[in-house]
Amino acid sequence: MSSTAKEPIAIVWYKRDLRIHDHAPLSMAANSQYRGIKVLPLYVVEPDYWKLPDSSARHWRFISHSLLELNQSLIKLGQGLLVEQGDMLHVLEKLAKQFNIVELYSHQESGNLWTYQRDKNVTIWCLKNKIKWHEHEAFGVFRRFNNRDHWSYYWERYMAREKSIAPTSLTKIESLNVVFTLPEISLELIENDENEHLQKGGRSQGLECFSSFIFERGKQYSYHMSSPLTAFNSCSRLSPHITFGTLSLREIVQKLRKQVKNTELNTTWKKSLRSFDSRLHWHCHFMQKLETEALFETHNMLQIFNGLREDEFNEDYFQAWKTGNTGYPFIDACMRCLRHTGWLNFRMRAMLVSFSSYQLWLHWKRPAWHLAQCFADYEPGIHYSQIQMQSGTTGINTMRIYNPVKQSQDQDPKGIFIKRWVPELSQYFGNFIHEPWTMSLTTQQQSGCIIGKDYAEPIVDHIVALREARARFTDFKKLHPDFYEQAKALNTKHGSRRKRKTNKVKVKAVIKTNQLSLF
DNA sequence: AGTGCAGTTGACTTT
DNA sequence: TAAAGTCAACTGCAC
Repeated sequence: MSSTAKEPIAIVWYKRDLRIHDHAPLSMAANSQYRGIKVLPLYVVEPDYWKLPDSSARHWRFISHSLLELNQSLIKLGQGLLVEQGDMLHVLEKLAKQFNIVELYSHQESGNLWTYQRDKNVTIWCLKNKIKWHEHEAFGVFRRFNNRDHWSYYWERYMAREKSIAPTSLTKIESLNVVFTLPEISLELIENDENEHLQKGGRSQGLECFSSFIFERGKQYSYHMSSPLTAFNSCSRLSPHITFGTLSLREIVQKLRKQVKNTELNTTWKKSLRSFDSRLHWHCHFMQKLETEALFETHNMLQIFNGLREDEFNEDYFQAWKTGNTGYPFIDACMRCLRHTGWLNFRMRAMLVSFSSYQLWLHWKRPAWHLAQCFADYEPGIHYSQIQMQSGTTGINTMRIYNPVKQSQDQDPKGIFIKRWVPELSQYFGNFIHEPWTMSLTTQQQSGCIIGKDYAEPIVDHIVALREARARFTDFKKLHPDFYEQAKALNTKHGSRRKRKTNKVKVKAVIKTNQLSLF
């Protein structure tokens, strides 16, 4: 370093908000330029983060695409993105040697326990070094928010606020030689993570995805979201863009509502777009739980359930479930599809978790890691809240247990989806697609797939396994009479305030045939 | 036309 | 964003 005073800078720390539009930290930091403080946009690849059991190559793949585009946008403004590799504190220390870091700007991150702890360390570091860290709200999720009452009001207020305007220019930091390169990191690979079905990152992809959804693909959203045959096209597919912030949730909500108001839309469209709107609330509703209680990542929401499944983890069941070899065609098709594409519709995600938690009686922690790695749109807040809900450890909702055969018959009656992902069964017909083990051995031979040899035999009898799981829950609650009290307390703190449908008494004018007519 | 009966439908409850 | 069970009303049909 030269002997002259260090150049003052404001760092914009990019996390899961890879855009310049509606990016409050960037906009605020840009204002510092009037005070002679230059803006340094920074992304840090933290090796320890990428070693976590919920990190995977497909997350990094999406981020990489997004970083490339983000860098292009920033270069146009005048100062490209600095990508550093190492622990955040080391990177800050290093930068502090070269620059006078005056301020640090970022979004609030409702991440996993690792990022939570990392942020605590950064807070301490900033205090020690007298650097002001400005953290901006990233979603309709609020810090130090302990009372769920009026949550919707704050959510609406956040979404209605004006979007942050991207700065028109950033002054180049001449002393910094940024050569944009993305580091090679060794990552957990689910399978071929370069296939064309995995969604690409980047804001341009996000915008295109959004437009095609609200103007073309989304018309049948309400009717198509349940079946994996139709969901891939009719669902928004915005989830990874929301997770990694190539689009802001606020811009999505605002644009969506503008379109809902479009008077030329027919009722099908309106219904679908409104239904999508309500799901954006749920997105934040679930994230808020983990923001309020970070330990939901590792601990049962309802402490009373500690010990229910922990000691009985069946490794063979887990491997079969994880790889799509349970012998239940629809379950296996969903898992294999997810491994390949990084996405599944909500109902099928719930079914996979329901199956592992009830029929296979697996504690949710390791299945949660596996799914986190598979989901290209992994969002910790939604993930752990949903996993626990589908595992029955929240006590807030009653058990929602899916029947893998019924779902198969309902959502994929002809077995088109199954045959695509479980090609072993391509010659199976009729109901045998849903329950292949019921086919006679002769017909199995004729169909070129023998159950137990070419395709797995069901690892459990789902009817029997479910009966046992139910009984164990019942017994467990009997052993813990304070269950209802605890569930109620948890619900007060974290439950939705959405009013339950009131039971309206339907007054029917019933005229029985044997009654005398008054006329 | 009215009656008895089996099977279906839908609302509601339980797990 | 479940599924199975229960109960009563309803429907279609034979006589």
